[in-house]
Amino acid sequence: MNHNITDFDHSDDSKLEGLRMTRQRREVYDVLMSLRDHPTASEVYERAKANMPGISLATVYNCLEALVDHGAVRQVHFERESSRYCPNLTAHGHFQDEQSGTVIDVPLKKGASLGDFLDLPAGVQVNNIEINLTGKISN
Amino acid sequence: MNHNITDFDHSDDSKLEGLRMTRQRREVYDVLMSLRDHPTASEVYERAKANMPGISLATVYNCLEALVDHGAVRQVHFERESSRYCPNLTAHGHFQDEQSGTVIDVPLKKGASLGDFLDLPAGVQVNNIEINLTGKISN
DNA sequence: TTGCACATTAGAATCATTCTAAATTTAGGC
DNA sequence: GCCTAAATTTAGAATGATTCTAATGTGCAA
Repeated sequence: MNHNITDFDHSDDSKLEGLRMTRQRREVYDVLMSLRDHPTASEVYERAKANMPGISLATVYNCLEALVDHGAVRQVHFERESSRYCPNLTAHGHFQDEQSGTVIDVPLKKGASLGDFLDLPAGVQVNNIEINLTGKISN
Repeated sequence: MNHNITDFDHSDDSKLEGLRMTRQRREVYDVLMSLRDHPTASEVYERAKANMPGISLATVYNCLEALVDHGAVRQVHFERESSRYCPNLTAHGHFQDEQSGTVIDVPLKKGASLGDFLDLPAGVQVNNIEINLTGKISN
């Protein structure tokens, strides 16, 4: 097979089209795609350093911002904790376990739409939605 | 009538029962109840100083935390902006206008419940929900 | 291949919030 | 009403995530 350490499944790079690509942006995006566990910028930085020791925290922030602005990645915010990053672009919310801080995706039910449960005032154009739940996992 | 400057409509203080009351907590709560416009801690501080010039910003933070912990007031978070405070305890979300930053309440439709639109994993106990929309107001 | 607009970088700066420790106040029991 | 313990207030320092700055490096269209 002859794989080496730089091999990576870049199968769904369509989200990156039109974004000027740099080694750092590639690495940051790959970090997010490989675990999909809502890391903070610092956590992305720690992981990215494994493959790219010279990358800086400022660059990780810049790359994450570029990916978010490009629509390839979404930010998740609980309270005023560090921003977390999520490469799942389908409609979904998030749940954070109060004990561990772990964040998981919560899919929207098929066919559900905002207007079904929210009384939106006339004339508002919604560009972004965050649905964030916190609580405990019982068992 | 013999009213004076300290008079205020304390009609719905039931939310404060069981919370140790101080002049500062009273003032902070009254500030939130009188405009109900989702001010930040600094904005609450500015308004509170009108009636209570000596109050400190640290105290405003402490009072807001006490009110939140007591369940008399809720926090609202957009991105990593300053926390905002909302005395509306009914089930509702928030909409922020991208231009002005203004935040308004968005009521949940009567009878709507979480399980209607979210595929919650088994065994999660939800203690808090934030539904935050951002966008533009067209007209 | 080249030019240059855009990216990366280290370190400083920012800013909301929390912490610290001393002075003050609340609420309950007498 | 007065006393006391425990909780609260306060100014200022500390924290920590993020953004800014300005110098250096690089992707990519022509």
